[in-house]
Amino acid sequence: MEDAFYRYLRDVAFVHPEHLPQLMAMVSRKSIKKNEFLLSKGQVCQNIFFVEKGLLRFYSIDDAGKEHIIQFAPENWFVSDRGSLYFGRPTEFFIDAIEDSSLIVFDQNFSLRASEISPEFRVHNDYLLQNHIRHLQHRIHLLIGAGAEERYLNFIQLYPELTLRIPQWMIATFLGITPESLSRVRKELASRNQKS
Amino acid sequence: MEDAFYRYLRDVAFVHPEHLPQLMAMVSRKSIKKNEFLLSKGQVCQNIFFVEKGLLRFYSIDDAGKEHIIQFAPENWFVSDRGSLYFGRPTEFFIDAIEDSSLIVFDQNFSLRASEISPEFRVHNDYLLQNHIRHLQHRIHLLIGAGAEERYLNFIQLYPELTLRIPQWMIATFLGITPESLSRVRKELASRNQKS
DNA sequence: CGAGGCCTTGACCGCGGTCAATGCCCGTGG
DNA sequence: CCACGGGCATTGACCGCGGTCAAGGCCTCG
Repeated sequence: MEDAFYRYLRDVAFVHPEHLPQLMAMVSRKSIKKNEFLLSKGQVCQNIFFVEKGLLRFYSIDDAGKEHIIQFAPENWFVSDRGSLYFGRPTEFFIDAIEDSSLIVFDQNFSLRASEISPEFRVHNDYLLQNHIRHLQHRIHLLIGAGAEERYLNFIQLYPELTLRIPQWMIATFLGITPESLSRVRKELASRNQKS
Repeated sequence: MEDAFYRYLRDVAFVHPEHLPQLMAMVSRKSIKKNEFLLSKGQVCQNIFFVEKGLLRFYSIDDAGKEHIIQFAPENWFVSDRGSLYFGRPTEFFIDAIEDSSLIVFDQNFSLRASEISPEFRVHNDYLLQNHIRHLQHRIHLLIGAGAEERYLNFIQLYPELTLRIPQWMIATFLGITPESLSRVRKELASRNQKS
C-alpha cells in the first residue's frame, strides 16, 4: 500500500532514507469514521495525529453550547492539543472526524526521539511549530481587525479546496460568526459579483 | 551588574553552568527609550528580543490606521516576528517600547546553536514554542467565543501587574475593542461590584 | 415517501463602534 | 505659581454589523 506519511517524511521533511524505517516503526495507524471522536474535553491528550486521508476538526464548545472550530486538519496536516499533550493537563477541546479518515498516530515522545534520530526531522519539526505560530498570529490579526466578509474571503483564498468539503455552518463557526451571517455575506458577495 | 538574562538561563531554562559563558557570548545588549522602534512593517525581522527591564508591544496597523496589539512583552519575555525571522519575509508588524527598556538581542541562529551547546536550552526552547501556541489558541478561543467583558476579565486575571503599567487604550486594542467600549465595561463592572 | 440535516430569508434586537464633547491629570514654560 | 496644552479616560447620542429566533425550501438518505 502507498503510504502518505512515509512519502511525507521523505519528500516534505527530507528525512534521510536510512532513517525512515526507524521512524515508521515508532508510529501506529488508525482509521475512524465520520463523527467519531479522537479527543474530548476533560481528557489528557496523549497523541499527535497525522491525516493520511480524510478530514478532522479541532474545536471547543462554550458555556452556551456553541462550537468554535480552532483548526481543520485535511490530508498531510498534523493535529493535537499541544497544550494538553505537553503539559499533561486536561484539554478544553474536542477532535472528531468530518469525513471517514485514516490516520497516523504518535505519542508525545515521538518528535523528541525522531529529532535525535534524524536532524532533518528536527529541522522540519521546528519549521512546523514556527509555521503554526505564524498562522495563529495571522488568525488573531483577522479576528481583531476584520469583519465577517473579509474573514470569509481570506478563508476561501487560504483554503480553496476545503471550502467545498466542509459544510458552511462549520466554516461559520471557524470564522467566529453564525451560519446565518455567513449565508448573508455570501448572498451579498454574489450580488456584487453579478453587477461587474 | 546583575544580569537578568543570565539568571533566566540558569534558573528558568536550567542551562548547565558550564555552558552559560558560551551562550552569553552569542548575544548582545541594547537599551531603548519609550516610543522607539525595534521593528517596522516592511522590514525583515532579524532578531529575537529578550526583555531584561521595561515593556514592549508587538502590534499591527490596519488599513483604517488602527493599531491592534498582538502581544505585550514585559520582563523575562521574548518577542519577535517569528514568521518574518524564520521565513525571511517582510513583516506586517511593529515592535516598539512602551517604557524605557533594556534588552538582550540575538539573531535567528542563536536558538539553533544554543540548542547544540545545551540540551537543557533545547528543551526549554521547545517549551517556549509549545507554550506560545497554547496562549495563541486560548486567545483565539476568547476572540471567537467571548464578549468584551469576559475578555477584559480574563486579561486582568492573566496579567494583573500589566493592567497597571499599560494605558487602557492599549489594553483595548489588545482585546480587540475600542477604548470607549473598555471604559463602559469597566464602569459596568464597578457598579456591579458596588452592589454586592 | 417521510425525516432530518443544511442553507436561506426575514424581522427584530443588542453589543460594540463612531463621533463629539467634556473632564482630568500632569508636564512645561511664562 | 499659575496658565496653558496635550494625552488619556469618560460619557452621551446615534448607528450598523452581526446575533437570535422562527419559518420555509431543498437536498440526501433510509
